[in-house]
Amino acid sequence: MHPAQLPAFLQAAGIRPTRQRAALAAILFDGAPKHMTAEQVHAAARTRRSKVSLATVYNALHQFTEAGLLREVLIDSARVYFDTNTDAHHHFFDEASGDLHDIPAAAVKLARLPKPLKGRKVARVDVIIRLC
Amino acid sequence: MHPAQLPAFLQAAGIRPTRQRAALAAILFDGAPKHMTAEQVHAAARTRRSKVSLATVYNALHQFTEAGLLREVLIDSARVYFDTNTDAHHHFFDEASGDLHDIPAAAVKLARLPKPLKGRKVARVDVIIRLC
DNA sequence: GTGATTGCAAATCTTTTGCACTAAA
DNA sequence: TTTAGTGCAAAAGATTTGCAATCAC
Repeated sequence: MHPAQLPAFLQAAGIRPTRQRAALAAILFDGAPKHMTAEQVHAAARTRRSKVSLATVYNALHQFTEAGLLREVLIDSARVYFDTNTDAHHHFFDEASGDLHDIPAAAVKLARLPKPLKGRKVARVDVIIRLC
Repeated sequence: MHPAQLPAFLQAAGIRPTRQRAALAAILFDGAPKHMTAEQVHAAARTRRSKVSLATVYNALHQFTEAGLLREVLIDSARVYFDTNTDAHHHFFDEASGDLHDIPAAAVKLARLPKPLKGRKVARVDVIIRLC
């Protein structure tokens, strides 16, 4: 996305477009899908000489997630990945390299999913294929 | 499993059956499938008046996992669950209560799984159905 | 005995929080 | 203005580590 569009993009998501949030959005929503940790986003901001504190990175990532702009992916106990692809899809995780790759939802077919317990709705289904 | 069988059980898995490991195995492998965190195992040991340090709990859980007696399940970024069910199966995670429930592998049908990248083998497939 | 295991406390790492300061509307 | 957002440093949790003491074989 063009940097100039970011403030409007954030505003449309109900997020006040501050300088820091626009800088982080520019890193995350440049068009290429990404899976980044908070630390990686922070490092990327530093590389671009965007002054944003780590606490603000965490705040922003959670706000973006809550607004549906990002999605958390839990692969590794050590850290949370934030995925810019919020469509239903799944993941390959390469244990050797630590790389995460998207699998389009259509590539996986879930048949005979059991019914959730009474009163509960399925929020999301995650499929993680671990490779070694 | 009967407590008296635990030493042999551990030994069969290539693990030296120390007092602490037998005490932890008694908590974990009592027959009922469980999903426990290190802290929960530690608390259970304390309740039974088995003196085991938290560091030893972590050591033992990882050794049991490496030996194939347990399986790690990542659901929540805050902690790792150790599952006594090492057969292929999946999980319901109730976000409201934090409860984790097993789904037998047969209840989920994965069709059209994409081929892993060249040279890589599928180590394991995790399906997590998050309920709200 | 001898090497593996344990306990403890300190260290590490990720993430959160409290609060004074600053910026957006 | 007035409220939301930010930065910093400290706190919180989970997990790991270093090392001397202890245990299994």
